[in-house]
Amino acid sequence: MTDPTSTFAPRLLAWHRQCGRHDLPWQNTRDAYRIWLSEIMLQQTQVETVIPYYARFLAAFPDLAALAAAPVEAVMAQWSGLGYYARARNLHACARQVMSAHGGQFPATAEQIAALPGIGRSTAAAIAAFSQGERAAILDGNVKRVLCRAFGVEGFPGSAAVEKQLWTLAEALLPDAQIGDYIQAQMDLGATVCTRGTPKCAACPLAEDCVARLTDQIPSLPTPRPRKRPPRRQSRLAIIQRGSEVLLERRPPKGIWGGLLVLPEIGDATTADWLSTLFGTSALALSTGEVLRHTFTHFVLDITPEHILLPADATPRLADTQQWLPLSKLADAALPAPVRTLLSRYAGP
DNA sequence: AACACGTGGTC
DNA sequence: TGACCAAGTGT
Repeated sequence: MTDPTSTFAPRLLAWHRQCGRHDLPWQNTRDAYRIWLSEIMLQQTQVETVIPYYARFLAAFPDLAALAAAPVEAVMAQWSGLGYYARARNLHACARQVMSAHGGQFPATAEQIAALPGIGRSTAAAIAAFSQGERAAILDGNVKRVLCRAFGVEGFPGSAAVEKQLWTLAEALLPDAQIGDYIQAQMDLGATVCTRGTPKCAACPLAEDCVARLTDQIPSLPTPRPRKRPPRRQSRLAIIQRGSEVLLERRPPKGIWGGLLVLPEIGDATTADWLSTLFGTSALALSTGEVLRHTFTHFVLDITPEHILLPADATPRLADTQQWLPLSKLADAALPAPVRTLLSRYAGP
């Protein structure tokens, strides 16, 4: 039998020429800006989800200088709905840093790239490989799954010990040339053949000596994350409408939905008490809407919306973080997904 | 080292 | 409904 380590890259490259993805919107370019943007959007996010966001983002911010010059609120608005909003904040900070510290030119080496905000070891390697052809290994979810199965690596791949082992393996498997194609091949194989649920082993170039397949461990590799049941939380959110405007407040930069516009939260008070404390004005509490369950990675949030109509001439004093937003501007606002859902469901003429 | 950080999709 | 998690990084 041939040595699986030395034949790994050649097999992947040959497979990629025939069966890889070659026409994704961020491929066929060496423009570091476009490659970087795609890599950040694709962190923990699937290709199909990213495609429309990528097109819209590029239309709004065609190059790095345009992104750096934009207010962060505009960047958050473009990211609205994509999740993990620290990515957008870091993206903006990174653009400004490249302008100020690198003369507007994306740094060339993976090591320099990894020093920028929002870019870790794997993303830096991908950017350097695709834009410069640098010989650097990546280790994302796809690569971890392929390596764990092909080489029979046991243990949760996110744990420090297993991850260290996988980085070493990934480095050792790196071919001498065609690094960009090789990296793309790894990700394509993981995304289209060596999938989580039912891998298409008949179409896999590594099947011949895949340890998981040969030892019947496909269902158990990679080892799943040890998980606790996520806690349940609940929150009452106020949809306060005044004519064709709705009241929103800006979240602080850190924490959940950082930098986004959200609906004010009603604490434990009754809605009437909360309103009179806040506005000292009489308002018409319309109704309590249907509970909306929103599932995060680490907790589940049950949201009870309270729809409240304020008189059109009411001018309550707002907190610094609060603002009235015309309903006509919702489409371009930096809203998290459930807030967008609630507003489309309840706020209206 | 362990946890925070979104959303949408599959089974 | 619930479990699982996708082109991970920051703290």
